[in-house]
Amino acid sequence: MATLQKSIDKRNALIKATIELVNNNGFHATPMSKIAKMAKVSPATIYLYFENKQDLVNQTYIEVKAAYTAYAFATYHLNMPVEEGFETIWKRIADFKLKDCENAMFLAQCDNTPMIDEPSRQEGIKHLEPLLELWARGKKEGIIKPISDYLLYAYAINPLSFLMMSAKRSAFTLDKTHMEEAYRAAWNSIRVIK
Amino acid sequence: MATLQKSIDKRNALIKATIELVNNNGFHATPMSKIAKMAKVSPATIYLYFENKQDLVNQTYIEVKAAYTAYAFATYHLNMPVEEGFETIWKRIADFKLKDCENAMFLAQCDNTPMIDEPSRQEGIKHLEPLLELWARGKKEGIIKPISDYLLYAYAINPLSFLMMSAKRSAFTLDKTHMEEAYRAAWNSIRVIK
Amino acid sequence: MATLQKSIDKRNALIKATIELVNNNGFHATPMSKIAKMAKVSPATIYLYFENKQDLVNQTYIEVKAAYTAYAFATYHLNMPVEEGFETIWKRIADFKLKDCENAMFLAQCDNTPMIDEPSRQEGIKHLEPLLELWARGKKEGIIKPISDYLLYAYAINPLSFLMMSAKRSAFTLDKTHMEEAYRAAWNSIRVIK
Amino acid sequence: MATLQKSIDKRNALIKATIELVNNNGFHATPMSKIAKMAKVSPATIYLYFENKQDLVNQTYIEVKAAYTAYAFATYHLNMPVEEGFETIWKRIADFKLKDCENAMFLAQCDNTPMIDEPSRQEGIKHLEPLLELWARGKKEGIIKPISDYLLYAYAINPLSFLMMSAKRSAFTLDKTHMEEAYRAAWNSIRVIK
DNA sequence: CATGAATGAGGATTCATTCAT
DNA sequence: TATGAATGAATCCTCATTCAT
Repeated sequence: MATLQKSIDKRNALIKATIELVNNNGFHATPMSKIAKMAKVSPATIYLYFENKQDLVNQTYIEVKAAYTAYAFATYHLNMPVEEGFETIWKRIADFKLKDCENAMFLAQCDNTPMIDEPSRQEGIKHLEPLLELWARGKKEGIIKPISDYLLYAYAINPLSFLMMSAKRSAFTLDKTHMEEAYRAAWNSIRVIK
Repeated sequence: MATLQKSIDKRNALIKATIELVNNNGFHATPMSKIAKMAKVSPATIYLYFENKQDLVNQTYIEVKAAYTAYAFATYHLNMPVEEGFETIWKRIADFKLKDCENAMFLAQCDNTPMIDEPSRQEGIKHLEPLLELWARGKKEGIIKPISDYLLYAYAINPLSFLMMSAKRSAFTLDKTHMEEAYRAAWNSIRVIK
Repeated sequence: MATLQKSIDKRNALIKATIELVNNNGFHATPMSKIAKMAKVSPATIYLYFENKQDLVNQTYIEVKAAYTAYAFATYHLNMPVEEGFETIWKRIADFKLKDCENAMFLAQCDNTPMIDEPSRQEGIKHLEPLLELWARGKKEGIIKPISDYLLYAYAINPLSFLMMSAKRSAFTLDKTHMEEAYRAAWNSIRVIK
Repeated sequence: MATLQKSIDKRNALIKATIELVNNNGFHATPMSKIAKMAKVSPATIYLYFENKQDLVNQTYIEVKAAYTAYAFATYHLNMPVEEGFETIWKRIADFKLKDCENAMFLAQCDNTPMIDEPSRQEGIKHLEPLLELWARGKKEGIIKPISDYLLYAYAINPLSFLMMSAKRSAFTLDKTHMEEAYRAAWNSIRVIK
């Protein structure tokens, strides 16, 4: 028991350190030794939990992505009307990006970099299924525009990443009002306007 | 002069090689030696044109960003009505991302990574001025929503980067129809809807 | 005792694993962890039976060498005539190299490498005494050439190692006929030819 | 000129260092850093001349083997009678093992270890052709026993390696007399005895 | 006795950068 | 200006060995 818990703790510490360091320096500029040090572990210990550096980021990515989608869909129900469903999911995602900024930034960096290998990337995408189904329903009901899911994602969801990065970097702050405005923009970009 | 031209050629070859290699491998996974080899130049020669690796990417970034904005605003005139002006700029940007994919991808990677230093990043942003002015005008005229430029950018422009990356990676293709749909989504997300 | 037997089994398993792995990869390319895994034992357990890696190979060497000489002299009697005695021993040695190939190869590698420490090497040589005595007798009787034992060994015994290694590596096969020819060559190289 | 010579010198220094260190410690116990230090070169410099550690030993092996066989056959002529030819070659080989002890020991260790990869090993064997041809001639003329070349080599040539190693290790000295005796043993083991 | 987890020291290799020419 | 050779400082990873249980 105690020893199993300690193992889990160590793994978590490693993943957390990876996120923080990669966020600040990028994948290749964060040596294993620093990750080890931040996780208060010997460099060699990393290799008890992960095959190599690539595996470490891959697994970190998958884990964070899973947490992200779990959070995103936690309050969503299949029987919600389309618009309510979308708003529910969108606001949870926005919430995640605001509150779990470290993790969100890590995902953003992973998604725009040849840092994660293809299989892990695919693995990460799988969890988005409920959103795609909601959109399919919305299209059938004539509420959502009948366009590619890539387009819907590009306009409805992805801008949040940009806003979060901007908030991190510049003076722009992502407050409640901005969020409401962002939501309107997102919804308007994908709904059918009569 | 022949020798001046040769110098410019070399510099350009280096910048081109940097873009291609960083696109495929990321900043830290592209050694100076490879850049030199691809540019058909000795590693030492790089240091005649650039202070160090960081300086090389910074300058590459600024140069590409300048080319990008020059292209974006080439057909835009200050006396265009707001909507026409936006459409003009938007379509040029879209065009750039489609046709000058290498450069566009490089910018996307730079913008989502701690790879470029802050001063160069600021330098790159400066060139967007005309777009911001257009938006200011649009807001005054009640055509564009009175919200932060960050939000406008996030919904009107940034999705194009996501679409381009998706097109590069997956089976999604960014054809004429998609572009038109994307434009509608972009415009709808920022215009005032009565 | 059941537990004593289990201890002996473990020790033997470790020695066997050492031989097999060192044969295939060499001393320094066989990690303790692999030895442990092959012996179905924890790495830490090795240190209950052996002081360290060097001690493990040393003891393995001595043990195999002892088994080798025991086999070599098993059918030899002190009252045999010199030639018969030599043939008896030689054929047993040849037999060992053919049938107990793994062990024989291990010895060959030890004998040509700075892998075993000097004391253990000396320990291994001790067991050859009966052969040296036979040669002494043969010299006295004018049957064996009056030359250094090193020379006798080099020509009478050592070639078998080379033949075995060749058989392992190349297409050469060490069959009955070859063995008979080898014996003639061995005997002719050390006997007094009138 | 001068710079080419310096390159050659460095390569030679590296090869020499490799031989000496591998002789004393074995392949896996000689770090590249030590080789570099002994050759008075930075570790990174090794990789300008050799692809990796394996390539370094392989090339060292091939080079030494070539020098060895060149020396062995330097005074041999195809029109020599078989026995004279054999004696000529044998004595040159013996001479090499005595005088160029470092190199000879290196070869011995390579030949009894999984240290050299198969292609390089084959490359090394090629140079022995003249000896095999001599033996073929000897067999045809009824002077050399009609047995496998492996057997001939095992008894005529290989014992010299054992003697050399013994001389290096123990109190045994390989003087002129011993050499003469060794030659007699070698010749007797392969010639047809009427 | 036995173990699996943990580790520090060290090894092969790479790379940004410099230097002699 | 241009270069190829050279390098010291890292970096990833392995491994003999130890320790808590």
